[in-house]
Amino acid sequence: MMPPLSERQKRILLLVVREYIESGQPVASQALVRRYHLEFSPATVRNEMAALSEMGYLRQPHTSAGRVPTEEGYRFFVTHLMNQVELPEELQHTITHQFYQSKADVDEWMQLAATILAHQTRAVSLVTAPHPEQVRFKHVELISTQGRQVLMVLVIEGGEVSQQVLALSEPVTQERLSQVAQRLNQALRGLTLEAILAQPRRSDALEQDIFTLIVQDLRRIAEQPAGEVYFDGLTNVLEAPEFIESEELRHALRLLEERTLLKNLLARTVEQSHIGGLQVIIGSDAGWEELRQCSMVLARYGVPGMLTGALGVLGPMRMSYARTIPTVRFMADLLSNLFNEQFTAPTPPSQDAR
Amino acid sequence: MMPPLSERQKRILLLVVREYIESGQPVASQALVRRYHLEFSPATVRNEMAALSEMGYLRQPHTSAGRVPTEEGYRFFVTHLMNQVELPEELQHTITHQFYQSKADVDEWMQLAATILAHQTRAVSLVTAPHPEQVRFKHVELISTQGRQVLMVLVIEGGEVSQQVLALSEPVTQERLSQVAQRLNQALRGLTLEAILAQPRRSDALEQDIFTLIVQDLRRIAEQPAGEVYFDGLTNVLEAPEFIESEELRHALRLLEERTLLKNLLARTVEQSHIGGLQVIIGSDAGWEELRQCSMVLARYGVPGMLTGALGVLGPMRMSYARTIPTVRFMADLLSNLFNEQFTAPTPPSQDAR
DNA sequence: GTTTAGCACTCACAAGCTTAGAGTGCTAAA
DNA sequence: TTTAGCACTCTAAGCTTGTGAGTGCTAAAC
Repeated sequence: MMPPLSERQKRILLLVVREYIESGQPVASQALVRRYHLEFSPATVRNEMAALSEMGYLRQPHTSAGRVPTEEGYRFFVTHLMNQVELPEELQHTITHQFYQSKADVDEWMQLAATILAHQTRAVSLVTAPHPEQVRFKHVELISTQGRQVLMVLVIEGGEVSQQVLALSEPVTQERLSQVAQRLNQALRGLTLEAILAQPRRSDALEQDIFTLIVQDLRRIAEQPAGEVYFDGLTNVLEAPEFIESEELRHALRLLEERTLLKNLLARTVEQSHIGGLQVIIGSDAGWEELRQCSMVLARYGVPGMLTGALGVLGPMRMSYARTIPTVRFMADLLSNLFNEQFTAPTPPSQDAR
Repeated sequence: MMPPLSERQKRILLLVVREYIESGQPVASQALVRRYHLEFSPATVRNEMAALSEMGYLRQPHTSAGRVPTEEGYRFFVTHLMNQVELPEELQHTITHQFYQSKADVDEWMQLAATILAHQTRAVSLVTAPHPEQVRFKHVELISTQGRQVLMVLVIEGGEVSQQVLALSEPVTQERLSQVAQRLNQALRGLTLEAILAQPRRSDALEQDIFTLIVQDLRRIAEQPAGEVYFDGLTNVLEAPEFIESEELRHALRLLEERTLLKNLLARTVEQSHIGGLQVIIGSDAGWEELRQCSMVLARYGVPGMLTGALGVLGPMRMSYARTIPTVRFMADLLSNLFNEQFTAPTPPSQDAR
């Protein structure tokens, strides 16, 4: 439907998008020529700009103002115009270092990833904890706390831990609880939820009770679209003068409160892209009304077949894709590697129990 | 230093604060008289207002504008003028119900408390998970995950759980891990950090390694001023037109990112007030520069001698204290009761293992 | 002595007007 | 096909003015 862009048009579009991302002001033909020492005149630029507007890549806030990219303009920029660079080596090292220095704690990794992502991109970062692709029972522990209160710690393959306090109908000794836990551990270890459902009823009443609770909990975990969501960098976005103008960004931030919505959004990313793949959502691209005027850069990370999570950045449409995209990509790779090492590499030679 | 306020002055101050909290506009003498059918004239009100301004309870944004409460004005209002009401019974029931309906999961309780608090007060809510007053070892569990990777789950008295992934220097079987865990459990159960430090060195190398890690982890927990911080209601405050004006609120929100700062702030509340006690911080009351133009209503909850946490609300100085204070108080009591039941009541008759 | 009516005065705010300047679209010439 | 030139458009900032809300003060009333 669209005539292909000439090289010069591409070049101008590129410059307009870059310039606008940097300044936030509508871009004028003269300014472009002067700033980039173009070998043709403002008038020519204007003609090309008019053509680009015609094609829907640029628009004018009002007659006699400079040009601003449309959603389409940004998309074209991201997919065809931007030169994809890697994060500077030094920065890569610094970031990697921080992860290997922190203790091998998933929670801490997630927090760190969110913080770094937010800081590097100056936008709101989002990271979901990795979620197993299929829930498998690993271990259960029952700890009597007080009277009839029992703490149940349920571990699933992949390392996710769920804890829950139960109130039994009558007090039970720790020995008895340990016994029950041991029997269940032997019977269920490594089984998927389906396999567990196929198990026979327990003869022991307490064991059966716990069994039921385990099933409930596993089901709950399996149904969740993603793990815990971490985010950071709210202030980045609150500080932007942009924020005041754009009513919209505020709407988008509401997503952060609605954890369920957020999880769904991120879960979709997981579905739609492969590990290492990157997804750029510009504006209300995909039916998320909340995202008008905003963009997200998302990536999936994890260990294929084992567990996956998503991470990314939410910011104004006018964000620096050139900085954001490599950062998100690098971070996804980094986390993928970390989890790979943790769960599949048999004996990495570097680390130690400190 | 200050002459005591006459009854009429108190009355006028009360009305000005109420009115301003409601409208956000400077309060005029005429408007007061008309709206509350005062039995004296605007001129009289003006005289009294002038006196109150003199004393530092009110101020004028500019000559010939109505009056606005100063920080002192709010403080006087909160401590002497406000009639302390309880939350409506019905609301109390509704809220209580929600808690008893959710499963007895600390994480879920905290989340719920934050959500309800934010919703009821239309401000940003803050809740810290309860933190033990003294750290006592309860239980350790070692679960082999993959190769040399071991998941350590550490439970301390009071129910807090800390999990951590360790990389051992060589692979170890699950049986061996269970053995070690069992020995440590027997030796350390119920001991405080000090008592554990007085323990002799383990002869078994692996056991000693784990022992060291446990000590490290306990120390980390003991040093933390408070448990995990939950919050909710960001959008409440983003939506207020107030927010745009007040640069300050934005600053205050930065606290939410700086979890450490936030924890300290909340920890101070824990120190300074007894359980059930309430603390109202108005403006830069207490040296927290970030809180200019903001107020916090905080309360401590918990089980005396066992564990405590803090919870409360952060909002613009011009918040509805009459609504906020009872809500925070009620919520603190509710959580206190919940944890009391969970950890001390031997056999509450109501609940069941479902 | 206290209260209040009356009035002059102050100030913010909105509306209307003007000007400056940035930037365009178009046309005609190169 | 490119570009110089020019008329035209639109915004933003500054200025003036009018309006109304609200005060402080004074002198009279209670």
